[in-house]
Amino acid sequence: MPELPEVETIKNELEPYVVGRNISGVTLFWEGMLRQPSVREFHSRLSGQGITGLKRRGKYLIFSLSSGDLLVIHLKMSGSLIVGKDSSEPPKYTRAIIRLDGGTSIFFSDPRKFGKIQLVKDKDDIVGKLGPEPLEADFTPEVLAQRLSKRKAPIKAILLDQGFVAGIGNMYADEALFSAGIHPLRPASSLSQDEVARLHSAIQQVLRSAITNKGASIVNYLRPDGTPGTAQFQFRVAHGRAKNCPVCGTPIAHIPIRGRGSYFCSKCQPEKV
DNA sequence: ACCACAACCTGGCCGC
DNA sequence: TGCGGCCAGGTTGTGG
Repeated sequence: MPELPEVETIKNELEPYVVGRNISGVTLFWEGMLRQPSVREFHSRLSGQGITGLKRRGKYLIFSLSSGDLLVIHLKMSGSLIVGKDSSEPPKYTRAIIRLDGGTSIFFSDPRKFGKIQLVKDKDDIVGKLGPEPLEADFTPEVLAQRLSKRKAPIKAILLDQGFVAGIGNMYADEALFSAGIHPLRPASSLSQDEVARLHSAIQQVLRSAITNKGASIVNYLRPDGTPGTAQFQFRVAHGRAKNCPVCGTPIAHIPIRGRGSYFCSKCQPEKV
């Protein structure tokens, strides 16, 4: 599932293929993926536009166009953007094709059809409500502590809240909490100063390591060249990777939090402090 | 302001 | 072997 490290990898690896190119046309095989504007307007505003930049914010990919429009893509759980030749066979579950001049196409493959594509004038319409970027300088332990102090929900639920901090999803929330030795059900405001410091460090370490490994290919995620990332081999608890805790051997617990499967070690991540 | 949960989807897995 | 049922999960929308 594409989270921050996966989307960052896609941004980095897609950039050389798209920036400086012109969009010759877009085909939508599943119109439900288009959030705004209308299909008709989408085609007319995209056709012939130059791509002047590619950025990531949270889990969103933002293509800047020469018209000033922004093409925003969210891959949700199962989306991939694969680079190929116009003439090549589209990957399975291709829902859209962005054709570029020079014979290159970007194939948007998405078995679950959750992915979304939209065209806007102002990026803040979409990413304006996102929390801080966890790898940027303004995300300090002090900022994290201050924001956590106002929240009573389980820390796992807070980490998944994109308005609290952008880009963390189910896998990296579990990994960061395990790394920091914090139980996922702990009320956010109950974390000690030391625990907040450990959590801050764990979030950054887990995300940076995953970016170094080009993202985690658990289900569906592939890099733009079609190859998998290797970050999943670094996981210790996420996605039920281990039956037993890699540190103490205790069976890994699996409970739903906010409807999301959560893996943790009840001994290394004690609920009562 | 904060919190909780259903809805959106379909491939893959489990049990019979 | 085949089939039905259920799970996964990011974001939006709704309601408390």
